[in-house]
Amino acid sequence: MASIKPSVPKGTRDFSPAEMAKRNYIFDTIKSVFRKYGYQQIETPVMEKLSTLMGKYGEEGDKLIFKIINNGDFLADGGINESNITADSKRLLPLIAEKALRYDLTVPFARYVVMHQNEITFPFKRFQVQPVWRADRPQRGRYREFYQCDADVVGSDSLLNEAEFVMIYDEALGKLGLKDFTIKLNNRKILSGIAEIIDKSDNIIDLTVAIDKLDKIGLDGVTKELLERGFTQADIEKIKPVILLQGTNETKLTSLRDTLAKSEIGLKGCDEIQTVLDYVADFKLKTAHLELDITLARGLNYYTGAIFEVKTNEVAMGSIGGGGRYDDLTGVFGAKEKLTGVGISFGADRIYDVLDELNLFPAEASQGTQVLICCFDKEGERYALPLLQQLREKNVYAELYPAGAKIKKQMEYANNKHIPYTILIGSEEMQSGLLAFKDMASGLQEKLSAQQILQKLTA
RNA sequence: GUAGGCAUAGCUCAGUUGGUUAGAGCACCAGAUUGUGGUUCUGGGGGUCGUGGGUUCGAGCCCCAUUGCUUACCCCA
Repeated sequence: MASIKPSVPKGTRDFSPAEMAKRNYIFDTIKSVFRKYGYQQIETPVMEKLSTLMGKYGEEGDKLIFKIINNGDFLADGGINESNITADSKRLLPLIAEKALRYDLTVPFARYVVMHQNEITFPFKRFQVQPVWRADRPQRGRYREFYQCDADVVGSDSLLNEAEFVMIYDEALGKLGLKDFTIKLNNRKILSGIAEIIDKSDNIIDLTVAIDKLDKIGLDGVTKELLERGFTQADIEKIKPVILLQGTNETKLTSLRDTLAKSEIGLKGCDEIQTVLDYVADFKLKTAHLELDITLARGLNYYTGAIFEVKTNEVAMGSIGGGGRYDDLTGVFGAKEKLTGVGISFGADRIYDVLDELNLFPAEASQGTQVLICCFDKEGERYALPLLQQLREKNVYAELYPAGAKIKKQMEYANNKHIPYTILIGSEEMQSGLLAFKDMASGLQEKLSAQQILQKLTA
């Protein structure tokens, strides 16, 4: 067989030990906050039925789902013939692929909730830390395989949940060392209200996609895009004050209520935002800036209430988290009663890139073996075993380099692995019972008994 | 899907208007040092210059194609 150049698929990566230590630091930090707020972990399969995922993420999203081709002779088993193979790929797809890699954690969770609704106690608070896959073009901060850390609560329409998610973002990102980040808050009902006052409720997606781009293409760009999407100049004049809102969250809300006075749903959105802001004010944020941003739309078409997005202000990076409330997501899976849900997601890989760029990983994040026992021969190896076990019983991360290698080699190993201490066991040491204990950083070496070494390493 | 950039040692990269045998740093291996890493010194291995064509007396360098990576847009964590 011809040898092939080893490589991984585009947009995927290997994680070496040093990277895994840092990644786990992020996962552990986020998980611990989730648990603290009462969320319990679940996992779902990496693949879902294609039918579970299709149609939940909009037209663009459907294209970005990784499909898994059927096993076996999919051409014959799918009943593919001349006529349907030349038909459009949309019809062909379900015949040759019935599974797909999950695109996010929210839709599989909705599927999970409906399947397990009889065994779940509501409100159900779950978190999930697993990879998701998107067939996107990779670029800075964008991968085809990446981890999401999701927390959702299903079966509670209280806006306290929204407020707690703001607090979770604040606590987790603050713990990770971020100093300056903004949690953007919006409400889909406000967007609906805006569409309503210009009588374009059917075009809400076009409307939100366009105004979402405000900070990128400016008012002129948005105007141009809206005109292209069938809005009139009069429409744009009506909603312009809303798009160009400025000032504190309070002034924005006042002005919004004014503009949306004729829209019942719009005012409801304002009330909801107000309630969340009030809750958060009682909690008191530690680090985060909380900002009402009505240009925040997000592409997902299942949000119905609150919408979140988190951005760091310290480095240029897309959003590092997002979420929102979805009232009818479980509906398409045939939930008996409508189950409302709200949730957030942390983009772990982007957070990693941010922390790495800002040098925010603490040294403890990559701690491994504390002490390596080096020996010269089989005899030393046997002599070392009881000490090795005692060290481990005291929870000291310890390893023994198997006998047979030169001491030089063993020391190099300790050095490369950044092991701070080594213990040398030779004939002299075995005779006296005093072992050579070396501090690798300083190079200092002293003769200590096994007991003294144990004490030193557990101090 | 649209547009740009890049591709030379394991890694990061030099390589002059096209001109002998393609270099450096790091990493790796060995020795200086038969009981000691990191630091220092000496030596060594390692390359189809992404791939395929073309121009030329001659191509790492110029032209075309192709593949891969990457950045931005769309969209998104």
